[in-house]
Amino acid sequence: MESAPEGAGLPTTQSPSSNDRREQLLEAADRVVQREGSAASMNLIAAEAGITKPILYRHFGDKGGLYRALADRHIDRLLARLRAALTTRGGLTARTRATVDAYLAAVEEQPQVYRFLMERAAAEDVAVRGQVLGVVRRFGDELADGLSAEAALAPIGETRARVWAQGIAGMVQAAGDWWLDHPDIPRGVVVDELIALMFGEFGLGTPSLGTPTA
Amino acid sequence: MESAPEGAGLPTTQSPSSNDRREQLLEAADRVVQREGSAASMNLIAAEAGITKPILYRHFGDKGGLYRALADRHIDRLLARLRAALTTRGGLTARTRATVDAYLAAVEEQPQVYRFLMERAAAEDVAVRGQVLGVVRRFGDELADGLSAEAALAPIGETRARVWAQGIAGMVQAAGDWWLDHPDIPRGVVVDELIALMFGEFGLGTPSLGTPTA
DNA sequence: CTATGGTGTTACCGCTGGTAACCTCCTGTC
DNA sequence: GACAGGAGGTTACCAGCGGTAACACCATAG
Repeated sequence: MESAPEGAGLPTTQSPSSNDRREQLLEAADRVVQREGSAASMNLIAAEAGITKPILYRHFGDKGGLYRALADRHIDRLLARLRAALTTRGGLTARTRATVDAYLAAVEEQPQVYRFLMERAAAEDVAVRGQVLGVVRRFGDELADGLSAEAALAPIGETRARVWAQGIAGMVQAAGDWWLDHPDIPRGVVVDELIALMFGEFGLGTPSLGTPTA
Repeated sequence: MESAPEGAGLPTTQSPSSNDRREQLLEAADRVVQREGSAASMNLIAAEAGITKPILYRHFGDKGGLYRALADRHIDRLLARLRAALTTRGGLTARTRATVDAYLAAVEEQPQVYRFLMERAAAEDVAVRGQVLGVVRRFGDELADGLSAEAALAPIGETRARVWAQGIAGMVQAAGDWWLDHPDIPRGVVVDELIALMFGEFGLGTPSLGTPTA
């Protein structure tokens, strides 16, 4: 517990050159992940950066730390895109569509990175798993909030919001995952089908469920 | 490529005692996974079975083979339970509810095993990932089929069925995943919320989407 | 008595994540 | 100018992993 004095999340104001080197190392790591996929190892990343292992460990503590920092970069960017899409002008459906599309677009652009984060990194480091799932969950959260505000529903319960957010996030994520193996299908089609699934077209005519207590 | 003469899936009619030993080894592996979680290694499994590594390798080829065999066992059982739930008497909603409940019940009973299959094994061996996702996808498939048959919809397109199945599967899986970290919530609540999400209550009053071409 | 085949072992390989010790050069201070 | 000191970097190592080769120990079959 005495190691890792500065976590990957806190933007500790350190010597500027150190932060620069950190960025360089992360970019090298990104290159390796993009090239080698799941076979990215600390040795390979160090070699790509033109240095040796111990430096990596000095900067990131351990492998999980590097993965976490790596995930942070991509997740920050992804979150920015999702937020931009979610605050588009338009109805709830249009905004949802834009957001789902933004997510799938990100997957499409960097499938290797996406796979790495989703499979390797998430399996290796619990925090990364939380981060990766968190981004999609947050998206689901905002979506559920928007729903309760716009769809003239009673404010949805806490548990319901959480479960729905997680469910929606998983839905989009799984569809994106599957889509990776079916690159012949255009992105727009997948988006359309997901939107159709979410907005009514699935259970149409079967509202035979007593609303649970809350 | 010259090794692994018999895959984990084909029930090769070998010497019967060999199959028995195989079952013994798998049970030992299960015990280790349940006890050690992600830290289960070939050495540990061999030790638990009272033997040494090479025997494991003679039986399963490599680590992926063992994982695959392990996944097969659990997935077969899970699939049986899901099928039973899906063929319950009752309307589509009730059957869907039973199936989701069966899935979450399985997760609840053996969270360690579930986590292992979902994270470790799926990340390590591509085939396992396909298997694990496959089980939930198959469930989504049957559900989508049932939908198109019962809900008086036009027979849904191939792509739509695939995307929906994957999406529904991911939804339930993600919710179950999240639920693992919130054991305070009763299973029934999660099931109810998921059913509510699937059947109409989400997009109520926002059918403002032109049905894509198909 | 010998061949064969399954069950089991010990001992090794290359590689991984991770660490300790050392070296070097640049900076600031008396 | 001399000297501490602290980055930045290296080599050399560790335990453990997945995986394999080689050998030993019975059996049963001819």
